[in-house]
Amino acid sequence: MMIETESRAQVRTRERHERILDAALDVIVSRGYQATAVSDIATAADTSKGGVYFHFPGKDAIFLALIDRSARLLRERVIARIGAETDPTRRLDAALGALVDVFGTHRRLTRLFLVETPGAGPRFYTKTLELHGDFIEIIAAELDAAVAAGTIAPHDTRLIAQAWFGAINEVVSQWAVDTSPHPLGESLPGLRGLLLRGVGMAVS
Amino acid sequence: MMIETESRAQVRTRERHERILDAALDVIVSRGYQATAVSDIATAADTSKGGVYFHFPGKDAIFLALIDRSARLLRERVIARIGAETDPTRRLDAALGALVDVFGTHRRLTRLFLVETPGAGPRFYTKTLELHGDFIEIIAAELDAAVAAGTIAPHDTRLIAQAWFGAINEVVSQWAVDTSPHPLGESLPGLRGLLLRGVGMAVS
Amino acid sequence: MMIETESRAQVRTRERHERILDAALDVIVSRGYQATAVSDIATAADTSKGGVYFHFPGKDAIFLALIDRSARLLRERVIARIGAETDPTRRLDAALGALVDVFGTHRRLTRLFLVETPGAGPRFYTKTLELHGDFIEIIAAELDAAVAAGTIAPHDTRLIAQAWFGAINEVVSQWAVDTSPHPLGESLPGLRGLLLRGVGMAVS
Amino acid sequence: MMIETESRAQVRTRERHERILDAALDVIVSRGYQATAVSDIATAADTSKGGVYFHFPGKDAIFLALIDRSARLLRERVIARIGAETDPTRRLDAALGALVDVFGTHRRLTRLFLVETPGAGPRFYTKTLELHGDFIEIIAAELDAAVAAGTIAPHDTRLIAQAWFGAINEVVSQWAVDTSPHPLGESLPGLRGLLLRGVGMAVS
DNA sequence: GATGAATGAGCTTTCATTCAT
DNA sequence: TATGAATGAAAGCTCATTCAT
Repeated sequence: MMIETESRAQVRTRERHERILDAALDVIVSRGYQATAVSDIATAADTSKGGVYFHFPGKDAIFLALIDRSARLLRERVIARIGAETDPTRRLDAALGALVDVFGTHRRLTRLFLVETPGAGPRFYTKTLELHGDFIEIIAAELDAAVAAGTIAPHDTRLIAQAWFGAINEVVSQWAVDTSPHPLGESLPGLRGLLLRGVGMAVS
Repeated sequence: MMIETESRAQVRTRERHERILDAALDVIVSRGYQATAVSDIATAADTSKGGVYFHFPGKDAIFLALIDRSARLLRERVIARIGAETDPTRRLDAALGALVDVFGTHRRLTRLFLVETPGAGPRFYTKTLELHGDFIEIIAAELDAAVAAGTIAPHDTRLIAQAWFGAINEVVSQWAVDTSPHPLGESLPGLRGLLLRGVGMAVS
Repeated sequence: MMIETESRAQVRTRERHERILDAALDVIVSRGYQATAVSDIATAADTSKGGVYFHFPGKDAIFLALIDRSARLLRERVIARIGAETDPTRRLDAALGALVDVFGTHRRLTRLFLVETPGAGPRFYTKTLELHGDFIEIIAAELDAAVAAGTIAPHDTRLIAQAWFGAINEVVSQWAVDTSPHPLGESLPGLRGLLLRGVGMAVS
Repeated sequence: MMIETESRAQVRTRERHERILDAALDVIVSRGYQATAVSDIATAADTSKGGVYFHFPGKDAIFLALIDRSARLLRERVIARIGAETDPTRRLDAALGALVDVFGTHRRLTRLFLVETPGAGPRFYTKTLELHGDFIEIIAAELDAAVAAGTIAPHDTRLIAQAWFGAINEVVSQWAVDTSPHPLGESLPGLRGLLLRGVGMAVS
């Protein structure tokens, strides 16, 4: 039953790992991926270049690990929010609100994978597609459920989900990049009206 | 009456200028901005590094000139398409179709400024906002006209335009990045239904 | 008897030649030789790079012509001043005053060949020796005359002339480089006392 | 009691630092500052460009560190020689001899800062003034002491020191640049006579 | 495990020089 | 004669990565 224990050393290793990713998030979000040197990350993580390379095979790997960790966190938050509802209609609505909300409350993570990732170069195109794809899947699943429940008419739910995600993405990205922004929440009602009505749901 | 003439030399200079931008488009679209060296552009333009630097003050300037030229072209095409209609309702519909269509028929330009520009680094964030802003303005103007004509109910047209653009952007970008894509046109009806219904228009 | 006439074209050529040297003096004195580009000279001379290369075979040649012209001018001024005296003792004194005076009233030329020339690189070492040598010869000649006239005791006049020139050079150079300098003339009495007494002359 | 120890690594770092400066001295003295590339220094130091840049922030910094080190060494030697005497008159005489001697026995260092530094460009003018100023101060201090002791009459000692330094500088520089020179020591008696007599001291 | 010195390929940019017009 | 577009050889500098300690 010692399954979940970790040795002292393992704990330290994992902590170092996390500390490096935290540092990488900081500097990459403020400078951009290309402009960030590995030594910047090392300094910010209070370690050395060699230390970074002990934990990660290279700069790309740090970035990939970082966006995976970030995407996972965002995804979990969104899924948790949706899971609180059971009725398909409300779940669909909740999904929309959850996305806007979660992105809005995690500005740096949002910027990381809505802005930095696509811009980090063609090497990461596939990753970008995957990341977006995950969220699109979440939306599509709710749309499918709503269709199955008869709440909305049949659609090409994959395409609709893509469009939803894109609409949210643009609004959120501009907000994330903008320097003097109003709260993102203000945009939710307008978006909600557009996207729900767009699939034929009545909007209160 | 010699107003519009150019000397032989001026013509050659302008041609070289264009040739460099054409070459830059080629290599930047296929490799990404950061991974593109000035010498790559020079080689592709069949000139030398020094030649490139004679025409442009630096790498950034090439990129900016390139995205300006590309954005202008796309914008003109879209505006021309919309201008063919006079009825506000049809213009709004036309705008949507025009965007999808123009982006779909200029894949490289689309990729350049929907994918490369945001990813070229924080230095270009402002430019990205501007570029997107231009197209959002176009959409917003048509939405405003439709509201004024009573075709659709009043909305926060700036936000709606942003969302429209984002929806189109995502669908188009995935298509632009995807390696084995179906024609983009197939996505239009679905998008059209979503976005027009979203603002309260009946969709045939 | 048409020996001294010049065709219109020759006049223009010579004027252009001079104009380029004037421009070169301007920019080299303010930026330094290495930091001066040929195109800087061309611009300052209100011509083109090709124009400059028509008149001079290369950048080095411009610099050499410039320091030759400058040195000649300074030398002529000094010689003229000395020539006004006939008594060997007064000539020696006049030489000293002339050097300080001429350098002091031609600050840019002075800087050019007391500061820029030695620093323009080993390529110009020989030239520097020559330039200094010319002035040292002038001094040595007057010293020799004074020795011959019995005004001063025999010395290694070449060495003394070198030292005189060096003393003047240092004082003048510091003055030429210094940003907020007193008039150079203030230094003359002190220098005069040192150098004349140094060769055994009584100083009033 | 471990105050003065250095770790093995620190020693190695300092040695590398010195090795780079040694190499820089070699190549700069033979080629001139501008004509020396960082990679030349790297090669001469048996390391790589990156290695050089690890120890110094840039080319200018190498040069500045080098002339500082060189000037310090020359200064120390001169001060040591003067310090061996106590009588003001003999100290003044010793200062003169020390300068000629030290410069004469460190030809490369002498060339570095009497010839290369002024010529390295306007960026280094201030440094040149400083370097010369240090030696001028040393001379001026001895002159002041001699004045205070009544050995010589009052003078503008700063100016006299400048002139002394200039005289020595010129003689030494010509010797340093000249390709087939006689020993510098031969020039000392002549200089000594000129400069000491110049301030009113009897010369044996 | 961690450090940081070292490597070296590669980048952007500059500029003396040439030459077709 | 004059122009300025073009060339191409450097140059200074950066940085991902390696590795002896």
